[in-house]
Amino acid sequence: MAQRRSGHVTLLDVARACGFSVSTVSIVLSEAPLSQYVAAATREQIRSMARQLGYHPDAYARSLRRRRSQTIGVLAFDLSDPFCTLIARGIQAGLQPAGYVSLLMDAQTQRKLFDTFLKMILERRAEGVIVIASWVFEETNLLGDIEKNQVPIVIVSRDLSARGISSVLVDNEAGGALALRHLLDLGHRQIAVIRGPEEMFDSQPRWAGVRRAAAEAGVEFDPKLVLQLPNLVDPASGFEGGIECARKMLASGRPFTAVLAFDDLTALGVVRGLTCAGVRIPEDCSVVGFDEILPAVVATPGITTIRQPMKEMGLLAAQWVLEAIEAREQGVAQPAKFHQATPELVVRMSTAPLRIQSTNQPHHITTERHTMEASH
Amino acid sequence: MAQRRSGHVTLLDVARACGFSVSTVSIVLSEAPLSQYVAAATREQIRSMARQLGYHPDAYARSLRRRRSQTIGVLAFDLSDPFCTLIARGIQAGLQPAGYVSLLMDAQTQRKLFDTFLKMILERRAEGVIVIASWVFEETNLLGDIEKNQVPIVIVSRDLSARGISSVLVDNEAGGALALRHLLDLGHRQIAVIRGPEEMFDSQPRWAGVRRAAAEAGVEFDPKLVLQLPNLVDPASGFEGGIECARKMLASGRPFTAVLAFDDLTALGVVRGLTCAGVRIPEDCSVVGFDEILPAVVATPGITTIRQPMKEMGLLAAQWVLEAIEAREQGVAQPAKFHQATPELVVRMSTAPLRIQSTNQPHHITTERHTMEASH
DNA sequence: TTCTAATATTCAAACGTTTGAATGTCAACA
DNA sequence: TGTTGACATTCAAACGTTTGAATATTAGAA
Repeated sequence: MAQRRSGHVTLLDVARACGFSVSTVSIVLSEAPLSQYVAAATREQIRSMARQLGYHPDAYARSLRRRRSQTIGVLAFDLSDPFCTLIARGIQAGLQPAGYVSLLMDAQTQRKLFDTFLKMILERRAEGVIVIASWVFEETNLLGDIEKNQVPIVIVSRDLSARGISSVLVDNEAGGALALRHLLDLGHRQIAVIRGPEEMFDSQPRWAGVRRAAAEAGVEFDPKLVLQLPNLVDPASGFEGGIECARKMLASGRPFTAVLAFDDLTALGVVRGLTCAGVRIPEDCSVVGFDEILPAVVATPGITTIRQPMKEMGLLAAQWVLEAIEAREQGVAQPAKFHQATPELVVRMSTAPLRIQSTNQPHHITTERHTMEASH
Repeated sequence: MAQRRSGHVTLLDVARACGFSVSTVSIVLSEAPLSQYVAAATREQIRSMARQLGYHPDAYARSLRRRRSQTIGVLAFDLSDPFCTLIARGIQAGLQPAGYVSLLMDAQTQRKLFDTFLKMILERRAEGVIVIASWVFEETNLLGDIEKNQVPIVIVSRDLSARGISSVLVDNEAGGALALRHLLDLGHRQIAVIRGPEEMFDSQPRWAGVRRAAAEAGVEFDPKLVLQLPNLVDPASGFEGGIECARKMLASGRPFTAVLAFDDLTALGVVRGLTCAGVRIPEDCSVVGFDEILPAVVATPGITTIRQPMKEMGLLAAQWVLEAIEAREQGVAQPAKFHQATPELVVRMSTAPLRIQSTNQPHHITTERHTMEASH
């Protein structure tokens, strides 16, 4: 019943309370191999006393001594991006069974925060790091810092395997092809495409997939209808970009019956832009997105999209990090891994078979009631 | 150049490298008060050597010794709920300047995970805990466990101040009134209301606000048009609930020109349900939501909603926790605090002034093409 | 010259664990 | 009777840091 200055119950408290040494108590409570030699009665007594006093092992002391923190730093580029959240969830699910905790940090697309958090992660002696690079991720020496500290690292949604960093991401090329083929199957031939920002990693392979599928079908794009999102910092700005692209597409005067948007937010922007101009989705124009984030699911019409298996990707990243830690423990050299998850087409109501009548005449802006809403 | 088995550089390494004792190095590098007595030249030498070797203080050893973890456990009920994310972000912003880190955990609406994480948070000696109770939060002894360990706790989005726990949440009553008044101002009188699930804390005050505003305007609700969402575990199920409610409202045969939905996802469900039945939003029926989550912003039409200042709420929660820690440190008793943030009406395109023609005849289901999409 | 005080640095003990080695005890075997 | 080994428990050192107390050096004051 000693008055403890700290509010926490320690091994010493338990030891004193039941008359054994700290060692014995530790051995029992941490279920060390040695505990098989501890008398069953003693074991029980110690356990019950620990429970009674509300003992919780101090993770700090334990980590210090064991030289293992049981922590994986997870650095999300922007947690408000639904995309990140789901991956983070997969990671947590993968770490959980191994008794690891994820130190989840939200860099809020700010470079400075990213650095700060990286430092924190190192100071907290994270045994591994997972980076979720949802949006633009500038090539810097950031990862060099981690590598210097010999901490295993896995990056999600970006291919850095060439730089020796394990990478897991969706097969963007296949996804792009999948999206276009869906539109072709519906009979569309006059298809507008919105490519991703130049700086963004996914943009190029996704576009390559789209072109491949087009080539295979012998379809060509009207260059005036191939647009590109500008480089932007805010992931939510894909929506604004989509609205802007819709405006440009209509202004070009070229006929189109379908839009293949870079991602779901862009697609939602396109829907907004076209709808406000009097174009009906999907009757007059089909729209397809990419990612399958919540907003695409609950919008009306629901957005046809290419699903990324985000949770699975997070899970895999977690497993890889744990494996890498294990390997390093064993002194085994581990080569960088690489996996592309298979994307999946999810058909909703924003795409429909081509109807002859709408192909002939180009859309024109009916009402300019393009009230740009305060979108925050 | 001693070969260290651990990959990390310690104070001892720095000390040896520049010929001073560990103490001096520690004093300099941690900028302890004593460092004013250390010669300027020595200081500089130590600092540069630390930098050169890539020294990072070990947060575990430091916490162990200082008996402060500089960590706040943040327990989110469901991180995939956009609502949670923004609050978490506010919390992080509030903790950052004080040098605290948030140990962010996603309970994924699972009771068992909640318990596990709570244990982890205690083991990691979090100095405070913030709970984000976005969805159903069963009354249990969970918080009792925390209280027993004398860890300051703040709860967001739930009023537990009566139980002595500091609470910050939006003024649901005012928000409900705000929403209804908006519809009344637009001329609507035949208004359907979807109340929140019984188990959910926000439901009651929000409904109270709606009734108050109705009473003040002398308007009465058609009891057949006052529906209620069922108790559900999945926060995303508000969407399904909204669709179902729309169906019921139409089936009732009662005329209505506006729907006041419990939250944004419900509103989006209503939009889906009504649209699929041929009712146009907002021409034939206005819809208003609550929360202002991303899907409501990027849907078309954008959903008129009641905005919760989520980031600010998170920020406040962070400040309170830090204050409580400080107070406990000083031995000062701190009473539980309570704050209701002011909600704000954000008008988008899902609401419009009443038009006479649509009031007279009740809506009827035109096509039963209520294709329920696989909504993941 | 001796005392005081400021400056500059180090000692050594903690913080709460874990764990290799040590210390017992007891029964069975040679 | 000693030796072995299984069983049961404890010692003591370490993990990397912080910090009150101690020590050593110098300069200025009495």
